Amino acid sequence: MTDATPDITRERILNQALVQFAGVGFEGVSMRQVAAAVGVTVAALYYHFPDKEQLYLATVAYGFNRRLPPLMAALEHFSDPWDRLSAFITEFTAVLAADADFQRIMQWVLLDTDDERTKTLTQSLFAPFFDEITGLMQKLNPGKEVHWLAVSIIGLAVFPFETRFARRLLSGYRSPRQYPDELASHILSLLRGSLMHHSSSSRP
Amino acid sequence: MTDATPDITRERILNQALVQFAGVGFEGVSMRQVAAAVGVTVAALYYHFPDKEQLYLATVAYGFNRRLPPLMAALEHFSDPWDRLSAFITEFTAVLAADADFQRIMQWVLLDTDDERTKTLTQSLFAPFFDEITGLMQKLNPGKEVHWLAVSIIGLAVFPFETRFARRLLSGYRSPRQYPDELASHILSLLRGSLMHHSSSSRP
DNA sequence: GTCTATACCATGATAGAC
DNA sequence: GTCTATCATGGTATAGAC
Repeated sequence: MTDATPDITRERILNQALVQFAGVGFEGVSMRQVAAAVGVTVAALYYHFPDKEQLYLATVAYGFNRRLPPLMAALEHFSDPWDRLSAFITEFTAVLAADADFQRIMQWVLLDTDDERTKTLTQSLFAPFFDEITGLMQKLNPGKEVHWLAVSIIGLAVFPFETRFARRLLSGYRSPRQYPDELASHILSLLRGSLMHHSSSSRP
Repeated sequence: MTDATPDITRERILNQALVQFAGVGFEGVSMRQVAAAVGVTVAALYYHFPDKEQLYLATVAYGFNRRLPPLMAALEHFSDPWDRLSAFITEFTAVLAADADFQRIMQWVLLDTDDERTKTLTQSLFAPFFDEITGLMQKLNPGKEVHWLAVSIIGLAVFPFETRFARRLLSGYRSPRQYPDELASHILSLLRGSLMHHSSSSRP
């Protein structure tokens, strides 16, 4: 691209759209609301995006690409599989705690049953992320049910955030946003007992 | 109630509404669509329910009360805490696998941030369920982070279903609906390593 | 208890001026 | 690149006949 346009408005739109879509989902947000939040008219939105669907897809990609690539990059520093898993849990819970919009937009994507949208978003955004964890499981627990293991580990990190709003009203509530490290330690201690059997790691 | 009216239409409405709300959520469903699915007019819906919000609340309660009480009742047969946990995992995954509407309506409720709705639904439907699991953790692992443990266990069962639609497109996919027992064994073997340390159970 | 008919409003989207 | 103005559609909800 020889174009050096800052596309400042486009970014402002994406920022506001992310907050709104993360909050109430695709159907819950109107183009008027997004426009009002940005401080432009609806027509301006349609200049930057062909329709609501494309705005949504661009918004989800925007929200994911701000968080997932840096997260995966941080794992590169660790070569030992257990250290890598440990770093993943710590970093992932920290990201989920720090960016509620990222956490919630992911939740909306998972509930979506539109084939087209799911295909696009899953393959471009989830796949590399998930494959990394699956590969890690392969090293830690060769030959075992690596798929279920990967799902379990991601779920252990994500589910406490997904249920955060409802759990406020339940007995013994602990906030994963206030105590992300407490959550990370809990998950790691849970996994230690089960994953260390075949591990080649030197961790106690 | 001296009234013996079968309320047959009301039940038919709830059945259809459950399918629709479970599929695309509160905002995604129109009263017109529900009416069409039931085979009545919109006005008939408003005879049985004051507005869309109340129809939704009644629908969620309907979907939950069909599944959760029987599930909890089945646990009564086991007195040993580990046996009880084991039964819970097995039964819960079986219910989630058999009733996709129940599984998905739960997911929608968790994403909802309406204070009024969340308060009502969480306290009446989730609380007894969650307290049972927390109490179980108290017995299995006295003094430990029982809240995080309960969340982890429920998440291990629920998350594979929540991600089912997206995971179809990922490498090594296993369907929790096709293999609920495989999932249950996986979860139990994961937990065995971590929870048996202080257990008073006689299980190997 | 269910219908027809309709009020009223918000939505996604577009045309054309500037 | 952003605006004003407008359109067609579909949303929730109600009144009143049967």
